[in-house]
Amino acid sequence: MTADATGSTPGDRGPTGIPEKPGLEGLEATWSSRWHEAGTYAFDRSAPRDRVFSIDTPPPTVSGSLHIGHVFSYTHTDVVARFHRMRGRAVFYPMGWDDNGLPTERRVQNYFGVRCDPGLPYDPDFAPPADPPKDPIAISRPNFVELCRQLTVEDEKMFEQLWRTLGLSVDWAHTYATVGEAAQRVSQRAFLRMLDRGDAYQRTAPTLWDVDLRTAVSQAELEDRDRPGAYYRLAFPRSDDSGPAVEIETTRPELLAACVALVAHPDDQRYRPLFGTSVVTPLFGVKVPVLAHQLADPEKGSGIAMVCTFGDLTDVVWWRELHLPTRTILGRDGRLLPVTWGTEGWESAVPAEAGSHYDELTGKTVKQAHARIVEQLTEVGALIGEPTPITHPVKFYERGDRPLEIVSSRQWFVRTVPLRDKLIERGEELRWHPTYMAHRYRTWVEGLNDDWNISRQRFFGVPFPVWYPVDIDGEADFSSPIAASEHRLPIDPSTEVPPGYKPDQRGVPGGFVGDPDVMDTWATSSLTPQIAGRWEDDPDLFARVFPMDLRPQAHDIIRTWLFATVVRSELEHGSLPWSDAAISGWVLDPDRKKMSKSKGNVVTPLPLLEKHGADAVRYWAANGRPGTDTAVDDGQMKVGRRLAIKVLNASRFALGRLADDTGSIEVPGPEAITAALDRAMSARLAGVVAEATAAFEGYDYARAIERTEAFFWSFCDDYLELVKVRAYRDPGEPGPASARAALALALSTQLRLFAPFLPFVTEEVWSWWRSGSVHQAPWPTQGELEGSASGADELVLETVSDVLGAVRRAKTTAKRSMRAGVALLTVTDTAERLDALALATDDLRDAGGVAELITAIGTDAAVDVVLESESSA
RNA sequence: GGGCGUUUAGCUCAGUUGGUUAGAGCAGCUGCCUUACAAGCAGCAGGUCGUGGGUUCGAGUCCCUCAGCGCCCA
Repeated sequence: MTADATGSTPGDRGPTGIPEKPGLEGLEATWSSRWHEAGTYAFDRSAPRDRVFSIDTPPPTVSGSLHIGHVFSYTHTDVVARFHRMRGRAVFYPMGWDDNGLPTERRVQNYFGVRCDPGLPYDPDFAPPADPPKDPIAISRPNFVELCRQLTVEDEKMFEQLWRTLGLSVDWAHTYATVGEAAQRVSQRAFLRMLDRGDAYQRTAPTLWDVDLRTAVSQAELEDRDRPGAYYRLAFPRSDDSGPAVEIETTRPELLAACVALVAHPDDQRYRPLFGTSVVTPLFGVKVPVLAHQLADPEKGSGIAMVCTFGDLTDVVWWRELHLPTRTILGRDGRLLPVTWGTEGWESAVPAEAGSHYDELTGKTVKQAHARIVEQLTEVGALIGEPTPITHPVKFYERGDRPLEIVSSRQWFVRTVPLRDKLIERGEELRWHPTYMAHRYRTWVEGLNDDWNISRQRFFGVPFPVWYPVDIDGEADFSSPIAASEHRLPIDPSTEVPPGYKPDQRGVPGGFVGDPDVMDTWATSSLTPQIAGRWEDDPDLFARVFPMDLRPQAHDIIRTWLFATVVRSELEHGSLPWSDAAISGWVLDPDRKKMSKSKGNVVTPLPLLEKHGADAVRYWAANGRPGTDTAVDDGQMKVGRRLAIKVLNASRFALGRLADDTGSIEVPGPEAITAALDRAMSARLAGVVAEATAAFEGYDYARAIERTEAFFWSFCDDYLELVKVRAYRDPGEPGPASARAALALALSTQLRLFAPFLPFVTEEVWSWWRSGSVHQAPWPTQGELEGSASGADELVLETVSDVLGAVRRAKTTAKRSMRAGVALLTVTDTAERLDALALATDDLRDAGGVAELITAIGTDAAVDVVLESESSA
């Protein structure tokens, strides 16, 4: 009995447990529970940092539906994790659940028929009705958060079940949730430290605002959508009546009352004489200056634009750079606010007229106000000509339904703009797979134009751990926030009380008030390395896993998740959060279209896993190279399934050659591999090991499986056929001993090469003849094969396989069975190839049923096959 | 408008620093019940490598033009 490099010995389990008819059914359930019981994937936290491989797993949004895209990208990560585990690394592979934020809130609202009203008190007896009512029930924030937790726990169970079925080698002892207690503590601690250092600050500033969701939105969450609109040409009379009215074009006449200036390009000859003069707004009689700014586009409309507070992001730039006043007319609900004309800030030449026009707009939505003001402008003759219809890009919150507005509000920001150069450097330091994905990051960082707004006016999320004093007039003093002390974290300022105050002082003059907002989802999920590594809560663990080795994620969230994580790590640790980022592509539907709920072409993973088996689905996923979009392909999964079955059958076949009469397997060590054919096979396998290893080291797992698979099929088709007779002969003889030793070595090696991809079948086969788990066995090395491969002539296998192929072709052409005997085989080839062939003639005769073999040296290679007559076959 | 990627057999994709006749799987076709596997096996057929130019002894590969598709950013 001999041990190979795996450290396990054949036959430890006594008689082999090779089933008569091996199959894939039930392998997922059997092995996932055995791995769980045995702690196969438990992180060894005694390992020093340089032996650890740590993964910053993307926490899936659990309130979202299970999606084949999850299976795809998580398989990529798992395959890499398994490779490194077999290479001897202690793999830190946690799972997180992202139950933070809006998707969860929406799901809870729909599922239970409730809505959150933060003004209501907590009702400890509240239970949602069995059927969600048509009109949502208003409940308190704590009640709402309870329901969010209740629902996400259910969602998490479904995800965990999916991951176990898929065979992810996650250590479930390190699972976290982005609104869990530990995550809240980490988020709040990091916030307090940013506050201390001045990296976080609040300001009242123009803020992108979703009027339906009533929350601020960050730059990263924007998307442009093309919407129809129209240019309206409006006449602004000169204030001194010194010339003709100035005509501007705008798509948003409803913001006219918020107009604070007109701007044109400084070089625009048409308007140069007007700079420094002023005009009067139609309808409202407000005097506004005409100014110059290079962002005004002479080609657009009439070349002169009205600046409103605020119609779009350019307005914000003009307002800031030209030091313009603010006239706020839009409320957070997206309706026009009341205005008293003639008061400070609302000076008008004709206050009464302005008031009568504006009062008709008050309380209307933007859309309604738009329609009415166009009528008003027409009535007073300020609208010139017909509106020009256009299609233009409009900014939306990526999850929102109506265009974003810009309102002035108080928000917390993280300073990112001053970090820009440093962040670009970090992006260059990071190893990207594939490398071109670095462009996406760089483009984004270079385009940063504002600090990161992390305040969200939502309910389910991590609260800001601060309060504000309330002055004697009952106004909150936001300029002197009271920070919670770190040892109290996590805290909820809406229920807990700052030091030195009593609960009954909440919201009263001379008392305090908690910050009502929660943090942006990304403000929490940008700390996943710190959350998973238990930063400050478990310094020993954190030191072993951080900075992490790998961030796997999809390319659509480079500007959000990846970027934000780099920012937080830079601020907190002055380093990258990980050394490598592996960016996976999208999964497209079978017609190569992007999947989306609205198209109804989303593919759910469970039916596919049930139909093809986890190994087969993983096979499909693993063939998607990093960064490459991949279509759901039933055909590829069938191929994967066939491969998995083939692994079972070929293993059973090979092991059948190794077992003795009692069924136990005793095989000579690699030193018995002396036959030229066996050594040639071993040498080729050594090449495959080298290629697969190099590919894995470069995160090119797809290449690794492709090489392994190609070898495996030729191994089955040719090598197994060539040695199956010899391997049955007297095990005491050198030839059979060589074949048996080679079969054992090749099988062990190939099972380990396949193990990251096909964890279930490889483990199943491993269990037939080995102790321990294949997933803890060492990754194969060329060193293991060196003894049996060194000096081998690979031409032996190549030549014999070629000739065997010619024999098969002859049988097929003659429409004869593969069993048909060959009466005479004549091989003409070079001397070199014939010499190689001569070293494996017996195996060729056995495999091909060849009675007589003649060889001849010649320049034109040929194989002539004379089959035995059908009657004698 | 800027950037990135991509275009190879009917389909999905390999093709490494330029080097014999461009590969694989699926689908198709022709056969074979072969003592591991018929959910299998053997074999056959199928491509002017998106277009046009250039560099080179030699280009699927390097450079330029244009076009299609996809994504990111404005």
